[in-house]
Amino acid sequence: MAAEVPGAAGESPLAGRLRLAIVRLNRRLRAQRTDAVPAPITLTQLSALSCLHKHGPLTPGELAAKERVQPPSMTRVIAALEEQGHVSRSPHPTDRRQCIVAVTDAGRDYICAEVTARERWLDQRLAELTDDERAVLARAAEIIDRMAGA
Amino acid sequence: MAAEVPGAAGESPLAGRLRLAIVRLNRRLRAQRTDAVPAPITLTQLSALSCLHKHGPLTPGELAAKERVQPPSMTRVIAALEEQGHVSRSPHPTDRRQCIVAVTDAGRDYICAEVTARERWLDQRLAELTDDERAVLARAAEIIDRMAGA
DNA sequence: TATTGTTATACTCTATAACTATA
DNA sequence: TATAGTTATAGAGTATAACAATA
Repeated sequence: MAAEVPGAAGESPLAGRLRLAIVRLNRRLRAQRTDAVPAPITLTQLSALSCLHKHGPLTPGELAAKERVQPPSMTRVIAALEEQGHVSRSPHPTDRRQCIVAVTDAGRDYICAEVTARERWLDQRLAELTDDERAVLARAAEIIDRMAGA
Repeated sequence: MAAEVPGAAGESPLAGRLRLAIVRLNRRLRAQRTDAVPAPITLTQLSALSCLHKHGPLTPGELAAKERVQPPSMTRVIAALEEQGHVSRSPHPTDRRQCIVAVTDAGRDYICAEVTARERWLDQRLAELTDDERAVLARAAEIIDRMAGA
């Protein structure tokens, strides 16, 4: 019997191994729960908040596109972040259907503390690797992001 | 303003970039819906089924440990797979609390078709990469799996 | 008493469909 | 009529707590 799930129609074992690796690390990352600073936020919320912090103010639609989720999904994420004071909404200057979502000063402070706490587990795992292995992951992160964005 | 989320307490940018890459590819993988052969199964179910196929019959507890989820989560996955005829339960030879979960013949046939359909998107993305990039991902998959298992 | 597994419950994540307001 | 966003609803994924059966 094959040790790998067989490639019945020419499937590369790489796809299967990569899928399993992604699914498992994703579980681990989501399971990290910080008893952190003001109140914990979820990984999805942190991801959106980091995106706003990196790119500057965006409309909900732009943010959904950058995070590659559907607009209704982003609506809920923004609502949760707004309720906790991490982001604010202001009117769009020319289109009253849209709005501008921006990280608040409090949100900016929060990111520094929360990202650090949130990624402590991952940082520790990375610290246990060799320089060479970290270089592989850095390249892989870039490639994976490109694939996910395709 | 920093282009990256700042490492307020020495956080490596690698952690943030890797986290985003994992989260985004995971979303894409889960979004793949096969109108496939008998009936579609979810990515979590496929992962457990592949694990059983690879390792042979396991108890629910062993399977949960291998997939790194809690036992109640695996209970539901096994129930779904059993209902669809992909796995069967038999009594444990020496311990009546436990049972042995095994892939059925039908389940084995299913894996070949479903894995292929399910990973078509990923295979296409991989096919667009260079040999060198695929080699990076192969190494990264091994490293990530090791980290997730830590 | 400890272990294996299941049931009950709840919360996160995400999508599609339908709706509202504005362009 | 087309677009941006929201609300309603549903299903996947996962966890913790409480329970039952067996060791």
